[in-house]
Amino acid sequence: MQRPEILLEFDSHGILPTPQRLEIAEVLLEKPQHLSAEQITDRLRVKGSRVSKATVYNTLNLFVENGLVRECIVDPERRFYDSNTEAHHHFYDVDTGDLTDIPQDRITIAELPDMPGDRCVESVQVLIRVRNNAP
Amino acid sequence: MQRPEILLEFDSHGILPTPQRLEIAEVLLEKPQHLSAEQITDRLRVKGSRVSKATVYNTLNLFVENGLVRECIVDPERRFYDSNTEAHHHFYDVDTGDLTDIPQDRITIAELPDMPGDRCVESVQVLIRVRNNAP
DNA sequence: TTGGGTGCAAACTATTTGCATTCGA
DNA sequence: TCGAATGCAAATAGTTTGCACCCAA
Repeated sequence: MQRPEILLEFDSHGILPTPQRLEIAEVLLEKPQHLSAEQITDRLRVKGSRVSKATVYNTLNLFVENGLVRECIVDPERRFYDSNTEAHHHFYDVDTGDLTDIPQDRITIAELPDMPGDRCVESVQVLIRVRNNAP
Repeated sequence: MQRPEILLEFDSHGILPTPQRLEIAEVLLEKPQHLSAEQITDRLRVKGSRVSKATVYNTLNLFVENGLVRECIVDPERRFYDSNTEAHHHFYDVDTGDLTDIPQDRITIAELPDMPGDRCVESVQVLIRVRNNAP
């Protein structure tokens, strides 16, 4: 994703553009991917920009709150941020830590139980943990 | 679950019984439920037993490694330990933090994509996040 | 000038680890 | 007695927070 498109995204999600926010978004929104805060910080360092760690965290939280990216809870060690905001599912390779998208239409959930009370469904996520056959 | 049954469970999972392990198992395996390490520690304290925090963590890891309980990754803040080891899915109430079981047969996954390479499926978990209709 | 945004360091939380002590066969 | 289990405290890792500084409208 290029800078002008990112500015439009920011605008439509009510995010004020700042140089740091743009740099973080450029890294994460470049393509559909799943990155941790640390991976994003590392890529920023490689690109020569030195955004502070706190700003990376604060910015990612801001992006999540405003629906620009999604948080993936898959590993208790760290949070992943998913640049793909369309509904979809994941393969999680427990050996390598790789997280791979599964398009939503590849999995059909035949029957969904009703929720008691006044609850409503926020999201349905299917996580398929995979590992090596012969470790 | 009562002490004699727990001893059988320990035996069938290759876990050596010790007083602390039995106390932790009594709390967690009492019924199908999802508890964090902290909740378990609190309940032990209430019961008057003072197992150290490190032992609670070490013991829970041992239980997971030996397949006696299951780890639920649902919340980045803490791990939940699930005394129900049958395949099943979960509702997660994002407002209250409540985790509720969904029997496996209530959800049917029509089609499962193949995994590339020599990967094999370790588990398939469906997590349905729910929240209040009128916050 | 004024309210965000940023950066740094310190704080915090959940979990793990090192090591001396203790328990149980 | 000897190896395994335990407990404590310190270490660690990821994340958040407090506060001074800075910038743009």
